[in-house]
Amino acid sequence: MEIFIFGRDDAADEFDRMKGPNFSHFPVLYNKKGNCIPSRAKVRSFFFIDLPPVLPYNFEAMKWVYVEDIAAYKDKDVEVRGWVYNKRSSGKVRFILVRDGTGILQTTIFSADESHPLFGKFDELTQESSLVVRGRVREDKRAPGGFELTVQDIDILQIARDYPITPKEHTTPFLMEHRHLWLRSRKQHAVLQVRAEVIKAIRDFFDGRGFRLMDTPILTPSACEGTTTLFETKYFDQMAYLSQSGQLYNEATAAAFGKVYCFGPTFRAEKSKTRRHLIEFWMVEPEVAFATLDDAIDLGTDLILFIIERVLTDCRADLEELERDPKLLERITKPFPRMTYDEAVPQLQAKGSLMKYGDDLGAPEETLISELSPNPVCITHFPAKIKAFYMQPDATRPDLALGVDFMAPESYGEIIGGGQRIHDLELLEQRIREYNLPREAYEWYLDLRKYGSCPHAGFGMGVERTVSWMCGIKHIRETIPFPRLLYKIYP
RNA sequence: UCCUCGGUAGCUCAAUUGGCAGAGCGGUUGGCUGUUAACCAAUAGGUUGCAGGUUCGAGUCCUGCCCGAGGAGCCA
Repeated sequence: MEIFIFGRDDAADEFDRMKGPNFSHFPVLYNKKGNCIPSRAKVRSFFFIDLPPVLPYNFEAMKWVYVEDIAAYKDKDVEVRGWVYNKRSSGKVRFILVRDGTGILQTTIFSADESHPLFGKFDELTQESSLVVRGRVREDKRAPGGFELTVQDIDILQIARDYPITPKEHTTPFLMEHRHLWLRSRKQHAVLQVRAEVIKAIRDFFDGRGFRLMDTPILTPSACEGTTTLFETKYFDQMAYLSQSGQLYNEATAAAFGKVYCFGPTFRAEKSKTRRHLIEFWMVEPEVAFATLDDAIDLGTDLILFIIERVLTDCRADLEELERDPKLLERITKPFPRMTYDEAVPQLQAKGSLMKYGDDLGAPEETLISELSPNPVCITHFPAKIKAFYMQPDATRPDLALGVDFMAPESYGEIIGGGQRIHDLELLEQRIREYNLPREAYEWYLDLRKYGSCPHAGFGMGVERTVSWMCGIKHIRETIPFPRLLYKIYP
């Protein structure tokens, strides 16, 4: 071991002048305790040692920064904590791509000395090993993202063995079996970043308009709408069902707070197996007292535009990662085209649909509708028979319900469904009889029509379908961290 | 639940008319002074989803089952 003592601050420059077969181009310096110190830090004296001791992990050594903030630390010495995304080598240069959850940073180790201790660490590292890297942030056009880190020191926290997801191709079933690890990959990361932003936008939209968040129960004593199949569970000595909608409870909270929304998971035990369905999905449901169908359509329109604007401004990099053309979202403007069911059916039949009047719109119809406009299309005034029992009938055509479905562009299907609710007590009682629903379970719901009943409206928006549309993702299962699919509940 | 397609190395896929089980990636070893899913060379790696049948011989043909994918119905 040789000891060099310098009385100046520019010790690293001195090292550069001493370049030779036994020295690295970027000197790695250690203090007397064996801790790494920045090569251009102000030092009064230091050791140079050929093989460094195993370094204690020292969180105080340098400033811990996240990759997304790296540009602010140009020419500074920093610490990055993360995982090995990939590594490459070419002769005397080694590259480690370090992923820290906020981004991926290229780090470089450069030395003429093959026995350089950092090369040994490099060789040891495997994909997804956890590590702490310290070094100097440099601007370099060759680096992805424009910045890279010249490594001065590496602490390996754990070597990952046989990480199943390689940088090459995999099939979706395989990746879904490894969903807990798949989340680390770039595309999945981008989709879930958009999801988080969509959820934030939804909450900001409603909170900013004076809506109150009202959490509705997940365990419910009976079906909300009585249409779809519910998950059953035991509730002590009686049966309970997982919520398929918070809407009925929302009508109660709307009468207490005026404007409300609930936002939570919903559960459908339908044996649906399509790219648009999840068994467990998240839905936001606003409800407004004294509002009509038109008010609900206006609210849904503004909500969609708010989400799009937020995604376009805050998720640019994610859309780019997903190769999503932002123009398809930028061109969305209000008002959205509106069409009644009566108007839609002949048009759809003319375009080749086999549906009959009175049928609900199926997947082929949703695609045909989405071809009508670059905007979402609002279909209203459905036959009451194919809609939920609480739908308010049209004043002049009682066989039609004042409901609305928002059909997203690009065949993303129905992202919003809602409308005006029945506020007349007698009519609601009649509907409950017609739909063979147990009246005793709905006594509280009928109370809302006894004590200060008023017209009111609302809708439900599916978060995952909205995220699919924003991202241009084909299958809804990638828009939630851990999708629950038909018969599949792992991981 | 129904219709269609599929299951071969850790992963992605080949395998002619039924005739020796193959490649790329990943792993390992070596090489390369700026790589962008780096590249080059070498090397290890197999109960062909399971059970049965036909045949001299089955990844390949037949029967049953299991698992997966896409679509339909239902919905957000």
